[in-house]
Amino acid sequence: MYDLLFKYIQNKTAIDEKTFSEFCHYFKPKTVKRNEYILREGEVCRYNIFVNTGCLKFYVINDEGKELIRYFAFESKFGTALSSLITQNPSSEYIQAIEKTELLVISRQDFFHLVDTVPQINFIYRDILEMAYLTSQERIYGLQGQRALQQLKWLMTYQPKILSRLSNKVIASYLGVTPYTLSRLKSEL
Amino acid sequence: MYDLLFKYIQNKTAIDEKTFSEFCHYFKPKTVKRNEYILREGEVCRYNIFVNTGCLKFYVINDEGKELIRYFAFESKFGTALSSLITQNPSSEYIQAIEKTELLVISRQDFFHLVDTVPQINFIYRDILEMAYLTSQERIYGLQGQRALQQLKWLMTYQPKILSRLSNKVIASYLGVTPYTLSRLKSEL
DNA sequence: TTAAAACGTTGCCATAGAGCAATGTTTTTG
DNA sequence: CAAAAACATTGCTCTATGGCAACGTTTTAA
Repeated sequence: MYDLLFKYIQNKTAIDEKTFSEFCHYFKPKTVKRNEYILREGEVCRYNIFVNTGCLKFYVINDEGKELIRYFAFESKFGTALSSLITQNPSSEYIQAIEKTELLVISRQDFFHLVDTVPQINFIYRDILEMAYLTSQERIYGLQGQRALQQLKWLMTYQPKILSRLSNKVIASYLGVTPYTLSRLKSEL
Repeated sequence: MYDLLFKYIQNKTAIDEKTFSEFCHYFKPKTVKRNEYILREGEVCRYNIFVNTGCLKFYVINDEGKELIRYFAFESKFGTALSSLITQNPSSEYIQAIEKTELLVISRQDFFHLVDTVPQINFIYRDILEMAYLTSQERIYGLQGQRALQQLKWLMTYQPKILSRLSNKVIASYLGVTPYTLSRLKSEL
C-alpha cells in the first residue's frame, strides 16, 4: 500500500523505513471509481493526494462550458488543487478520476505539519513545487508560441504516456483545441 | 538599499532587523541599463534576483524567432531562470531589463544556503514557489481557454500595471499574439 | 534638437482552427 | 451479449488571428 510512496520519497531524499513508518499513517488509502469526483468547483480543497494506480485529471470549466485540463496525475504523482489548499478559498478546479484510481490522501493540516516537522517532507514539498512550476513554465511557452501541431509533436516526444493512455477527447482538452482539430492534426503527422 | 527586501520578507514572515542584517549582505546591489541582458539563452543561471526599481522580462525566442514572455518582475519581486538555477543546465530563457533597473543579486550557493539555514528564508522560498506556481496555473487556463480579447480584459482587471507601464509590443509578446492583433483588440474594447 | 529608429495603427488577404452535421466505430453497462 | 451511449472521423463553412505594406507618431540618442 505504501510501497510506491516510500520509493517516491526515497528516490528524492535520504530516508529510512523507520522514519517513514512514523508518519506514513497520515496518508489514508482511498479508491475512487472511473469518473468519480475527488473535488468539485466551489468546494474547499482539504487534501493532498498521492496516486498509487490509475489517473486523475485537474481541470476547470470555462465561461463557454469547455473543459480545460492543466494536469494529469498518473501513478507515483502528487496532485492537489494547490490554490484552494493554500488559501482555503473555494476551488475553481475540479479533480476527477479518469479511470479506477487508488489514492493515498493526507489532510491539509497533517501535510503541513509534516512539512514543518519532517525535513524530508519539507524537501519533498519544495521539490514538488519546483518541478510543478518548471512544468508549468514549459507549458506556458508551449501554449503561447506553438501551433497545435507543434504542441502535439512535443507531447509525443516528452509525454508519450498521455497520448498512449488517454482518449482523444481528453488530450484535446489538455492541448486546448477541439477534438475535431486534434483528429485532423493526427492525420497530418 | 535593503529597505524593500526587508519589507518584503517582514510582510510574509516574522523577522527582526538583527536577523535580517545577519544575512542581507549576501544580496549584492547591481544596476542594469535599459535593454541590458542579465542572462542569455545558453548560459547557466547562477543567481536569484530581487528587483528594487524598474522591470525585468523573462522570455524565450521560439523556433519562428518570436519572443514569448512568461513573466515580468516589477519592484519588490523575485525572479530567476529557475529551471537553469536548479539543474545548472544552460537556460532556454533570457532575462533582460525593460528599463533601467536596480537589482539585489544573490548567488545560487548563498541562496540555497540561506534556504537551508534561515527558517524565514525557507518559508519565503516556499511562498515564492507556491505563488509562482499558482500564477502559472491561472495563466495556463487563460492561454488554453480564452480568446485574445478575453485575455486582454483579464489583464486589465488583474494586472493593470502591465498594461499601463509596458509597450504594446511587449504586452503582445506576453499574451502570445502579434502587435497587430493587440492593436485591433484595443480598438474593440 | 534633430535625424534615425522604433513603435502603433489600419487596410487587405491568407490561414489555422472552430463549430455543425452526418456517419461509422468503440466502449459501457444492464 | 445487446442496446445505448460515448467517441472518432471528415466534409463544409465561418471566424479569429497572422502577416505584409503603408503611413503617421513617438522615442531614442548623437
